[in-house]
Amino acid sequence: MNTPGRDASQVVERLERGTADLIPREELVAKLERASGSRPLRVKLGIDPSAPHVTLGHSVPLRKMRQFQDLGHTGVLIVGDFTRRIGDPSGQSSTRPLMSEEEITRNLETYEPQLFKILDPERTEIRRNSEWLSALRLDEVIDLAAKYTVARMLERDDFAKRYASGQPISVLEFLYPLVQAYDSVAIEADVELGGSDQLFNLLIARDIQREYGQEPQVVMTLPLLIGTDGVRSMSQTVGNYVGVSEAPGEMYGKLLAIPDELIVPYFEQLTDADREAWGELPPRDQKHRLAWEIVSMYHGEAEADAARAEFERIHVRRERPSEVEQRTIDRALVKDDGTIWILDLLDASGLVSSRGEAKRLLAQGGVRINDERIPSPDVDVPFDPPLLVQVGKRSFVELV
RNA sequence: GGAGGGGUACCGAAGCGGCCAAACGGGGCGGACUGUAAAUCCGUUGGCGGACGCCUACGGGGGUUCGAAUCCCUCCCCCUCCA
Repeated sequence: MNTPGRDASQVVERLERGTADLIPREELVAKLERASGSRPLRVKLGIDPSAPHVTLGHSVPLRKMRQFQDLGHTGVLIVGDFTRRIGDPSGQSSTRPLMSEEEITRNLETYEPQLFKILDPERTEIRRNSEWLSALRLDEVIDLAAKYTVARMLERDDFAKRYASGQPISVLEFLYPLVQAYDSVAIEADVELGGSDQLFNLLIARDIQREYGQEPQVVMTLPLLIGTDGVRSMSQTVGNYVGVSEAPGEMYGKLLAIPDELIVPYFEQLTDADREAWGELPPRDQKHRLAWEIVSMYHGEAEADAARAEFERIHVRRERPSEVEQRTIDRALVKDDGTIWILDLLDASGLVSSRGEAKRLLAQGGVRINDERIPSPDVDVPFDPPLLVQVGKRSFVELV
């Protein structure tokens, strides 16, 4: 523990950076002081195993967790495998599909390497909440339910509004925050991280911990990251996301396409880059800088340089990519006169999902063979391999 | 337990006997433009057949009809109100 007592408030200042809420700040100072030299703090973060990617949105609390780890504290990731089975009350998306244990395990396997791009494996515990939740008996559940009141539940904005307007609120929805709070009890959390939308739930855990005779956790929330569309928060179901394990080129491209207003929040929430260094640049250059910075965090500087060069090549100079996938064409499609019908050719390229789509693309001028635009479906192309097939601006295949 | 509303393409939502492969919006895709894969504008958006055509499609099944997303029967599922 390299946190000498007198420095604790400075440490908090650093930890506080980029947070939405820190409640209560003094308790964090006290906990850090107490932790120094003895027991590391247990910092909790719930993760949802429902989608396969760890996104830049997730990276915000994960990076915060890493900051704690670098101070010697323990990150405890809670996989909501049990809670996943009872559904999520938080607002509109009332029905989320149930997931089997196997699916969760599978997602978790793909998750881990991604998580450890950010976290320190030495100081990370990954726990499934079914571990303690599936063991609870009904009397214990009732006991838990007895520790909170309906009036307090209704303090939550979402509940209050729905109650007032006669919208249904299921009892399950009241149970959910309690169960989540119980996770904090089970792992003896000192600090819990979460998105700012989780504030209410995280606060309930404080009361519940107190009821179970534990010192309440400090609640630290982080602003939700806006997705690449610039409108909604980043989510895999919406599709406005960038995954931390995406290919460098993909990542670079997606980041360069974000609306300009997102440049500053992305810099602040996703990178450690120094403000001074980029503040004066024109937006285009800032964005390149941002994209480079993030790609290099997850793939290294060499890959980031390469991604940048490739981007310039394809999108700025409109050249073909340096690596084009090759496909072997079925010789039977080549006719006696040595030509191939364009529809057969597109079919074989794998760039279209149906012949109907191929025809549409042709009609719209979206198809090029060896850089030459093909204007209609009534074209036979001399089969003289390799043929470079291009659909739209950025899909290429080389047929051999 | 009672009363009522509804299930339509990737999503939301019209249509309520032929003109419906199904309006409109979103999303997707293509084109133009651009520092950008942003914004904007234009186009397009079931499958198969190289054309006239065929097949699949409006919760499931059955029926009426020359003809059904549209009418009838039945089953399943959602929602609201009253108790």
